[in-house]
Amino acid sequence: MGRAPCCDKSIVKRGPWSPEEDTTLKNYLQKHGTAGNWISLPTKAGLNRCGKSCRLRWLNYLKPDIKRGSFTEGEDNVISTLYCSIGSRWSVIASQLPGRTDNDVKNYWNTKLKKKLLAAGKSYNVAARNTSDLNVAQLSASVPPKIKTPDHVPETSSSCFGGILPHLADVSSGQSFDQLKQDFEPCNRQFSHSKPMQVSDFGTSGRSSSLSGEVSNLPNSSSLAQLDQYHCSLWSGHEAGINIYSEFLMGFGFETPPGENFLMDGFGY
DNA sequence: AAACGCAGCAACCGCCTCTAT
DNA sequence: TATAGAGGCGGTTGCTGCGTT
Repeated sequence: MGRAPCCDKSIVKRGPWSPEEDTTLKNYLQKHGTAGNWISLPTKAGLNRCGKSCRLRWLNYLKPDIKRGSFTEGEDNVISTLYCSIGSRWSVIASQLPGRTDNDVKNYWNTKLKKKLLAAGKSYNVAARNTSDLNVAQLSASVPPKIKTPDHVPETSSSCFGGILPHLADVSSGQSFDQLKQDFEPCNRQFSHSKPMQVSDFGTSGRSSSLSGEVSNLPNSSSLAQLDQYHCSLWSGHEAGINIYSEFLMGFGFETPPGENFLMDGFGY
């Protein structure tokens, strides 16, 4: 038996919120709060909206402390760093950025930051091509200066994109995978001391932090990219580097190379 | 000036976890 | 212990505005 819907979609209003609705919701919440029940809130507040819709509107738009405007370089770095460490846990990432919502961070990543980082990788590649000595130090140097990261984020993960993106550019230009492996290996070694990181490390009420439990709860998707992303979200460090790398390859239209386990094989798995 | 394409973002959808009973 | 309902989350969609042709 399926779950009953939280509201009757044929009755409640959907789509963009009017200024009047915003005012009604804001006034009600500032006066009464949610009283621990979003579902009944619209009725009490006199709104013909789904409770979930009210919650989303409040959290993403109406809350007084929400920060508007462009993301700063520092925020970019936090997002990149945390994405490397925990994957697309947008609520966790947003919790490290005061005034930013998970929806904002997610939209920003999908529309701008991902492209920005890829572009950074490509421009790095052009620069690297003009030198004879491509090494890990250079890869790390391609990352913008890092600002203070949360204490619970392993420092080792900070160079993730700096190591990955240049290689992505190399893949696109036909660099051999053997060379790729060789170049990437020392970069990975730095991850080897970090411990597996649990979602609970961030103190959220997020999804299960049990690896086996999480795996069993994965959506029925055959997408390897999603699986890789998923692994990355649970384990920082070595595997994260490999898996994000793999995800990026596919996410940006690269194909997995012949002998698809080459990364794992290549790094002693 | 009109048509088209693209980027940004608000909002929705469906799934999962948590909690009360 | 099992079940149902609510909250929370990430992925996706679709509207809007802007730039380009």
